[in-house]
Amino acid sequence: MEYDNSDATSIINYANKLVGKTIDDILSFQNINIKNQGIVGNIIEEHWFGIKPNSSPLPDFEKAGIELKIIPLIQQKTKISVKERTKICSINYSKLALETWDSSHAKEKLNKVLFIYYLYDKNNIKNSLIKKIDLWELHHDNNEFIIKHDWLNVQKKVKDGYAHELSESICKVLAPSRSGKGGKDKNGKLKDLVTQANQIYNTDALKRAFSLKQSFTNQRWNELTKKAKYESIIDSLKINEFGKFEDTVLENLNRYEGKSIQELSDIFFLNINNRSKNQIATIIKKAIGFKSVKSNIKEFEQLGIMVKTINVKKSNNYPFEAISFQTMKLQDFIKEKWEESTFKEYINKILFVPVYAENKKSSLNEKFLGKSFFWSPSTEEEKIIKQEWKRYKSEVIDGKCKVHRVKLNSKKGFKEVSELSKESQTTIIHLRPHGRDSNDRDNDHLGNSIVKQCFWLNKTFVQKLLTQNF
DNA sequence: GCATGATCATGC
DNA sequence: GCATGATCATGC
Repeated sequence: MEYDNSDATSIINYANKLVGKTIDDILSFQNINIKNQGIVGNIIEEHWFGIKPNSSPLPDFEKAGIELKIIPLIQQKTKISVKERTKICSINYSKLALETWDSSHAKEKLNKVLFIYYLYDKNNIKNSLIKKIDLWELHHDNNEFIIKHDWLNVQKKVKDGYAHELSESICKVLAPSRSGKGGKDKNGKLKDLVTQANQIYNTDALKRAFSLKQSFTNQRWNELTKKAKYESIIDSLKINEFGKFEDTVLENLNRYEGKSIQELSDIFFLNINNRSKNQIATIIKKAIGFKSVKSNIKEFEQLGIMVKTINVKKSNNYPFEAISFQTMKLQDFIKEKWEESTFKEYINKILFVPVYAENKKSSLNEKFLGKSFFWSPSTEEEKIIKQEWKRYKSEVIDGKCKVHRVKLNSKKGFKEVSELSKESQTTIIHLRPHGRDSNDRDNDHLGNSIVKQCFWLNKTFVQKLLTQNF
């Protein structure tokens, strides 16, 4: 063996030699057929580290207590991101019910993890390139209490007989994701059902595995590649108890409720001008005690929390504008399933920060910080959003992105109108242009050209949220 | 005064 | 040069 499997340093040194290698390099160009991406992990384990495939509950490097996890990355428009959640271990409902966190299978796997990040090449898996090695330790991480809470949360459901109601959304970092092949048998019954630990409700539950959420490993990846500097809210506000996180953030932010943006600019010695679009982001970082307003907020990225400022008309609580998200590629959108969709991720959790003014163009003296709040879609809201998302998906598939020109008394002389549903025809979300200008375009699968599109939250819906939050 | 398509401008 | 947050501007 070319490394000492009982010694962490030796393992890491040997792992570091992988950086810059492709899968082909590792296989020394042996003609091994690779059908799917899942096999990349096996190849690295077997052909580099000499670990035979196994389903042992013990860490991969047993003597050193280190677990090996191979994480695929994908190239996005302007950055490289983690592609998917990282499976940690299968859940055995009966065993889980009897464990404690400290003795748990999940914690045993998470204590020390050697993460290997590689850039997944979907055209030729063998060209996939190893980018980075990272030894991560649970007890060095300041948010072990969040992971522990996730685990306890899942365990409680299982003990109480509610394993059939588990979902990823009840957890922050370590989540019970569906595992198994999926699908239904010929009687229409789900295939991946297993017996619960507590059978008082007489229902089977879906097979699940503990996984680290994509946002969590993605933040780690970003930090490792030094693309961004991070500060932690848990550190800056000294949070050490789960459930206090959101409250503490809001407490600190809402101390400044009612102050004008100008006042806040003075209080925090900022030089805000009315056009800068990061004014609220800057104020938030000051309010939560960050050293630098340039730092990214670690937990917001880990937990998939998005911050959205809403400029609102004071007299009627009506937002001046709808809220936009990132633009999409139509051809990717129509291939997505709601459960794994990009948009579902965007609205996972949002911190809304209202700014009240009487006019859009009010000066900084006449714009006031409102009461901030966190929002995640309720079951009912998610149902509607899913419906509307699917409706737009069908519309795009049906070719409703085809545009026609309508005469207009503007410089250009016309505007382009598609057949997609309008904001007034939906309840929560709508699809609308969001390009740099009319040359910033996208093509659908039928070859129709249209200005880049993105989802927006409807104004009336945001108004409802604001009113509820009063 | 609102809805919706169009575009600006900062920041990286 | 581009993504993104923010906002404009026409027409009803």
